[in-house]
Amino acid sequence: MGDHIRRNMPLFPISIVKKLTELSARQIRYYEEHGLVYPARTEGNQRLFSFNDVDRLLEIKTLIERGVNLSGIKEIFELRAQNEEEKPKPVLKNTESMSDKELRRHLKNEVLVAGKQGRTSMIQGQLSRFFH
DNA sequence: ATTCTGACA
DNA sequence: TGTCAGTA
Repeated sequence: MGDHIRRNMPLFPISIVKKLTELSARQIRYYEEHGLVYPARTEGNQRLFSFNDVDRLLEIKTLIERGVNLSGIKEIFELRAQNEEEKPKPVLKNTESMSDKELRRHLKNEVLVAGKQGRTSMIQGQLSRFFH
């Protein structure tokens, strides 16, 4: 544990993030307005993005390209946050002994984890099927 | 020179 | 989303 602080270290200004993500300043600020990213600020109120912020923006970019709207992306992030809190629970569990609801939750996790690693292959319409 | 917020042909 | 204004 120590890599976490480096990934969250406020480092680059929006000009750098624009190049790193291929996104416009307008888009980056817009996503922040909608709570998808929350970069730190300097004393002069200028945004300072961390490595995680950039990764987050890159993910937002791909999800947008796949047709997911901001509220949808927000849900994905929130669900991911939840499924990472209840993480300390690597106990006995195989897909056969799972109840329907558990299986659905598990499948949802698979989708979220896949997205975090940049191999999401679903669009909004298909995702809605898992977010009932 | 850069970034920020607010606004809208 | 782009872009322009008026600041900091």
